[in-house]
Amino acid sequence: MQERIERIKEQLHNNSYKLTPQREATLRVLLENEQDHLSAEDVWLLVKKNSPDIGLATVYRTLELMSELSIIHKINFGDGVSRYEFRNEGAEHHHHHLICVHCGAVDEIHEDLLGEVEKAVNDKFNFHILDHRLTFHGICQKCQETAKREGSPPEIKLNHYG
Amino acid sequence: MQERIERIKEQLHNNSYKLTPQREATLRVLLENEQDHLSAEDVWLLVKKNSPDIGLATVYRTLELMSELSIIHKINFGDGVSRYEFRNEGAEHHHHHLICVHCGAVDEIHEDLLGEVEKAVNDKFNFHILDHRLTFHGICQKCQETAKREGSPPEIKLNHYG
DNA sequence: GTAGATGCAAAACATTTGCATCAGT
DNA sequence: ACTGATGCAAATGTTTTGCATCTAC
Repeated sequence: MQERIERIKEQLHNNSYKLTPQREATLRVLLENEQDHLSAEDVWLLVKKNSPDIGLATVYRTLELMSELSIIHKINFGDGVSRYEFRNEGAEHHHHHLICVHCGAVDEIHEDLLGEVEKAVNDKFNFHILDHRLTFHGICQKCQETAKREGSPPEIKLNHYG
Repeated sequence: MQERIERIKEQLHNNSYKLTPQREATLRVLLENEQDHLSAEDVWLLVKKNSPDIGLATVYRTLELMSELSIIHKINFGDGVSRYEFRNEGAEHHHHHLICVHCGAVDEIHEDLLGEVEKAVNDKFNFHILDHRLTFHGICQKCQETAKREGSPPEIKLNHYG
């Protein structure tokens, strides 16, 4: 974790940005919640626990900056907010989301499902792919089981997006 | 085109909604611009040409309704706005987007690229897929050619999303 | 000291809602 | 007359911005 911060610090310096305490605190929250898909406000509330004086605007500016430097990923699940997730170094863009339309849970697939598909698109459409976003909407295993057991659709708790 | 409107009219009536002049005008704009990915305001501006008195709220309400009835699709390219596109009847969800990061143009692929992938996800993760969204970000053929010819990155006109 | 970074409040922007009015059956 | 639909303006919620202040080199 510390090494990752160090590496980001270098990356920032290379672009003549500074790793301020606020930026570091924001990055730490992101790193500590790597599994989640936090909104800017989520991040802000978490950062405030250790840095009570940080402003929401700073969090937004930090997230925007990290996003531009491809340190984090800005994603959008179609509810009104942007969400942010750490981007594994080295790992290409092989990382997709499974969103349950019943309970709202978000799972991830860390596999490259699209190698062949990308090749096909590159060749067939002469489109030079840099990145992709793939999201599946459906019913997660848990909700399928609940439905089977209770014979009724399970509890809906949207905006969970854990 | 007229038949499509008729069919939607039935679909609305089946759900005890009415096909009002405003709703019909909105649908016509959507049908006339089936290739585009219009935002709510885009639609509003176009509808106003023939129905100058229509309110933006009505357009929003219509788009929301049509979306719920799966007549149109609400999509999100990550800029701040929702975009809407007609949903081909019969066609499943085999329809993906190629977004050029240089010129902002949006192309579509009307092919089912994910049949195998979906099967794999269904089996491996026990996730019952209902729908998916696949977007490729990259450089379109035109921009590749311009770059090659001029040796410099081509004109950037984001928010085009044609 | 200079340039970038911050916090706050205000602004901007997309979208939704309340409500009085209107239209179609 | 009733019910749903509309237009407008106001409200909402997220994100951005202006600006004075602060911080680090």
